[in-house]
Amino acid sequence: VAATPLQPLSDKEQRAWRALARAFTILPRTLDTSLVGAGRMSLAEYGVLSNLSEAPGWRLRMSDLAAIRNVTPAGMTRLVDRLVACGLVERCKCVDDGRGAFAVLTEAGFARLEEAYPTHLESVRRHVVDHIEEGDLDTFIEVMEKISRSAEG
Amino acid sequence: VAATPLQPLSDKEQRAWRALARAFTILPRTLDTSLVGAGRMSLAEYGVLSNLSEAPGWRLRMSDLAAIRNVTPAGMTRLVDRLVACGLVERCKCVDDGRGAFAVLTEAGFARLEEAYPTHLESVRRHVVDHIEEGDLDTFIEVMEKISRSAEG
DNA sequence: CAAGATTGAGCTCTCAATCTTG
DNA sequence: CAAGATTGAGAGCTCAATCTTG
Repeated sequence: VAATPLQPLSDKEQRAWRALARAFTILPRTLDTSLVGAGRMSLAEYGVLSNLSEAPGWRLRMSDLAAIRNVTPAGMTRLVDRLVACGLVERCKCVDDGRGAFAVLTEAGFARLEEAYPTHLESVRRHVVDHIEEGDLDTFIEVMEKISRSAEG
Repeated sequence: VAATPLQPLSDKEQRAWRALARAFTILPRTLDTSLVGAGRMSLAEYGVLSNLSEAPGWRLRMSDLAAIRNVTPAGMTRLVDRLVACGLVERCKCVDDGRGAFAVLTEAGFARLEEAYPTHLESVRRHVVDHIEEGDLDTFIEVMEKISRSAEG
């Protein structure tokens, strides 16, 4: 079997790719804006607080946090710097491993998360989830997870 | 009829949203990296060259270009600055309207676009289009276009 | 030396202000 | 004054280099 030559995208494929690219550009900005209004924080900051709130002890290692949120270690250092400056997160040296550091959610951070949550949830529903039919959810999940895995491989 | 109280996301909805968010973070970086390798330009720069190559006279107004690519006018000015510095685009004053300016694709810009095209196409196929079943394309397009329209409304 | 975290330098975007033309 | 484009200032990320600990 010969190698397949590179096929240009069909009309539908083209349209699918462009729609995805457009959503990639616009949606994060829209969600970010609504979050800035609702909770005085960015989408990236909300994500960190959200992951911390779900972690045991409200704490995660910097490196784990960076991996979960798909930013570089340097980027996570700066992000947590800002959250610390706002009093929403505290840094805590790791006892087991002197090289490590934890980011720990504060009460103020949890309160801020709760404050932002309803508006953020409403945004995600209105701009994303509400546009996916119940019956298409499984397919949507499968496609998006495949895309993610493929892109990070 | 009473207002619907805000429902938390179901497990599937949660998973769909997280998969989308993850793809949004990772995919642009992956495509950008492959494009930097293939054509010595960013994904944003490729997009501009691509739109110019499809436009009559290989030219578009700065404001139209900014709208098409969903960046601010200021952002488009900087982006085109870079492309002009590389010789891939030229600026051209608008005759009809002295306030306006065109960005015009150069021969070198078109050549660079052709150079980058195969690798970019391969990336888009491999990381995006290949993960969508033929029969799911219409639904995918519909969902993504709805999300885009909703987010920009 | 390797790993975790941070710091320095630089890039690319944004918002707000400005310049020019209608 | 309104619209199109640019410029100044600043935010937030990246890569590469550094510091500290295992």
